Amino acid sequence: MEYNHKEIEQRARRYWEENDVYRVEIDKSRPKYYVLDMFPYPSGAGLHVGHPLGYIASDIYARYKRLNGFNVLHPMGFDAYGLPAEQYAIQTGQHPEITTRQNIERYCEQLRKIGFSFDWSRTVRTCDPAYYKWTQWAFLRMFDSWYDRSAGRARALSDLIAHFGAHGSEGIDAAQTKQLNFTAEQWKTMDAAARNEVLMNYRLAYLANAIVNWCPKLGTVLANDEVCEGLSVRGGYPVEQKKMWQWCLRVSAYAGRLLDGLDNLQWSDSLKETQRNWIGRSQGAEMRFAVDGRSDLSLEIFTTRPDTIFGVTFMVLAPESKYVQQITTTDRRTAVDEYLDSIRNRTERERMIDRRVTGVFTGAYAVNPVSGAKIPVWVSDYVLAGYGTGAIMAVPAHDSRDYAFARHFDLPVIPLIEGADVSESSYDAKEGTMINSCGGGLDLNGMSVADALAEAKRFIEARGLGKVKTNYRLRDAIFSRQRYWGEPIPVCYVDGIPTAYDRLPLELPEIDKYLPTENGEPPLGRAKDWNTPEGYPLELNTMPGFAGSSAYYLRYMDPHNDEALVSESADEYWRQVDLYVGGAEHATGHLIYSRFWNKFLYDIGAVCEDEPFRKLVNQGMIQGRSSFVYRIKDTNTFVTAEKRDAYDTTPIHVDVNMVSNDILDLPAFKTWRPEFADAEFILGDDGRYTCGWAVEKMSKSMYNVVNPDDMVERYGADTLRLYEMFLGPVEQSKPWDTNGIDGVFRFIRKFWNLYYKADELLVDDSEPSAETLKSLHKLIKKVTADIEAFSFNTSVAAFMICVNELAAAKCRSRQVLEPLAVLIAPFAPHLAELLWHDALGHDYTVCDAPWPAFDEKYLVESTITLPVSFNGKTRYNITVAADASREDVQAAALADPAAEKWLDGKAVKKVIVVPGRIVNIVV
RNA sequence: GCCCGAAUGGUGGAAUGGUAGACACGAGGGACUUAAAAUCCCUUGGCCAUAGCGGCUGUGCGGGUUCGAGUCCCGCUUCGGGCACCA
Repeated sequence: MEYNHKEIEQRARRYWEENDVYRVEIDKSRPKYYVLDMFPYPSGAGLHVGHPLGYIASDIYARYKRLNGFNVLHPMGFDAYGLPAEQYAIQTGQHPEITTRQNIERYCEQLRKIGFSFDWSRTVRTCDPAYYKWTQWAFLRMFDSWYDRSAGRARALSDLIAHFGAHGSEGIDAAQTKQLNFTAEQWKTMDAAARNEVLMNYRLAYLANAIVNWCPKLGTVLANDEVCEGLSVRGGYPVEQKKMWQWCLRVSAYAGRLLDGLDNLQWSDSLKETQRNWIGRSQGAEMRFAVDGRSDLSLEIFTTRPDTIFGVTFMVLAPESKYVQQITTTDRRTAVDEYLDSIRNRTERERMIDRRVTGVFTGAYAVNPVSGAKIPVWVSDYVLAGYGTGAIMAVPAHDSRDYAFARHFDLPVIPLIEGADVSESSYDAKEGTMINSCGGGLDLNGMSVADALAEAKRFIEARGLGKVKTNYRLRDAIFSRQRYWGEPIPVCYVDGIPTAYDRLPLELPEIDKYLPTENGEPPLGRAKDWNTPEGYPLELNTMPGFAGSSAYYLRYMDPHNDEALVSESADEYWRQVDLYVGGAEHATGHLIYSRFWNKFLYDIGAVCEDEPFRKLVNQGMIQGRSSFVYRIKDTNTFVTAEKRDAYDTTPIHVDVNMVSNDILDLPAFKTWRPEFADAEFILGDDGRYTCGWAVEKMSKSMYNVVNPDDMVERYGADTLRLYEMFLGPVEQSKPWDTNGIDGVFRFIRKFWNLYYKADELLVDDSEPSAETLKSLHKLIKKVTADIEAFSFNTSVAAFMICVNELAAAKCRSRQVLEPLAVLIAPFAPHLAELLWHDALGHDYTVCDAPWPAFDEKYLVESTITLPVSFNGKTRYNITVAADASREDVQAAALADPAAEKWLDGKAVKKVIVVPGRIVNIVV
């Protein structure tokens, strides 16, 4: 029969589904391998051809591993909570559950057609109560935990409470919101409210009055990674800083481990680097500066450059710093208040765009703890309240920000490094020899910066002026959202005290509308009887989008377990994700939160691996390739791209589905829109209308969306899969261009036609020739190496070459087809499955076949051809015996008739023979 | 500003320091066909030569290392990505 992709693929699919081929269970007799894709958010638009790129790559890898004897876990699910479904619900009143379910069905249908080897019995959706029960459970465990920094792990809150009862806060080194000091006696006399306040300071999930990113347009707060340049990532609405009571996760407690853990992961360097930047470790010192004339007060600062202590010419406080009110002198009060007001009225976005130097003198002076110099204390918004201590020592000579401030307010600049020119700008480099750095018992003069840094730290600690400290930029994650479509936070308020509500799942209630209430309460404020059975009010905020996606990979291991997130046996078998495929845009969101979440679960003994994703591959984005027609201004005439320069034209997007190889389908265009019905055209010399094109984001408004269903309909899933891989390296972003798909389609048909003719099967039992075996084994070698290296585009090319060779040799040997079918099974599973059954007569799935063994002996040649170059430039080839010695090769190269011409009477200086590579003759 | 990454034909892209441009698209030419589709064959980086053999040049720019550099090193340019008053 002719290659009929619809029939072939349907038959293969039916076979897989009827035989449950992709179901996977724990099997201790086989090694496991866990291949995971980042699960999609099911949007209303459905999948476009960009989405399956990563899924196809991971599916190839999963199938390859399975063919190599691994027990492969390869699941798929849906990240179902999120803003678009809720926005849609607000507009239409339709329950987000319904639209979400519809979207998921559509996604499933689309995915089903592409032939993935997912075990659908393990699917999860984050909005199922049976699933989010475990999201809520993890939250409560965080609520009941604190981070013991001396032990380097999370511990149960009960340990901490016991310690407080016995020793107070003495001897506790915890990750905390602020340093607390109290005795056991004080603890014992505290009432429930006071104790709650103390414990909130330590809990890993805690309620705090924090400065948050508030987005009025979305009506919710956002995490740092959901904000970019002062605008919400979703929607692009302005975000303001606001102080609000919010649930937070103490992610910062894990900053050090999150950073160090990166070293052992097989992730791309760029992604690791992005996470390192985001976590932002800086090592330095915290120091106290006394306030002149105020024995009751000292200012604590953080600096990474304690070596520049002699260059401090002023100090700066963040506007929000509590010190500001305490030290401002009476005569400066009005000026300071005015400044604070002006700052308060600027939004975050205005501050970012307009980076003027602003600030005000407080009237107070601080004392340099080493040199004893008196220095003025200023307030400026270039110092951030949320980092370090919210106060800095300013060293204008060696910090560009301090320098700008000093120049603007005419404050002194003292250079500390020999030869540093600070007349125009600061000298920020950590190189050079120290000068002007002696006093108070410390002498850094003559030292290198690195030595001075070490010496200054030693001195500061020895004299008790401060202590060495590591700070991280990573902030705690705000965990409250003022939205409906998310997991309820399982907390109730008993006499105003937040208390765990542990009858899980706490199901999302029905409400009449999805907007916040009139009095500003989140939408859950509309739910009737949103109380515990005892009548205590439940939390009205819901969890953020990243909550449900932080541990979903664990749930796939044991998706129907109602007793635990994952059973110990399932966790011990599947352990962690071996290969994770997804977009790099999750670098500072999901991939940080998941790692944090997993490390916490590891600390409490719920999982046995510290890191969730061992190897990670970032697939590139598929961009759209938009097509344009050119309308001549004020007419209804369209001019072809190559002639448009002669006219004054307006480019108009046209649907790429009406364009083939940049040639516009004119009848389709005329019926596309009423206004184009009587369009006229100026065609090219070939009588066709050629469209222009540009690479843009794939989106409906650009009319450049290519739907995988259409591709499957026209070419079949196998062709789509091969073509997506053929397009280029998986990691690389590239525009989708349907133009090349015909080549892959041709290849598939050629492959098919080699073994089928009309209704006849052409497979025979002939002995394959040495040539075809060579061709086959070259392919085995290449494809195996390529899949291991996650490089699929060159594999597809290798298949094309091999099949061309087989077709030319008319080789239809079973001995060749059998390994060939297995080799191509990861790429074109439908085709492979049918060949396996029909042409080869097997009664089991190709998925259970063994990966073909590569044998070097088929590639061994008796003679080899070597290029001979003169001074590196190749001139001619020689053929020698494969086992010829260097001397023989050299002799053969010089004996060749062509040698004379290139030697041209010159003497041979040197001959380099690289066995199997090249002969280079230097003359 | 800081930190990554990239740059190769008309296009997508191949090349463990060893014959640059595999494979595919597109284009041009040809075969088959009443015709179309499908299929097959040839050419296809540039320049020169061409009856035929062939020659020169060429991987963003400038240097360097090497017998030999798209690949390694130094200095630029451009484009993408991340972080960004983080002291």
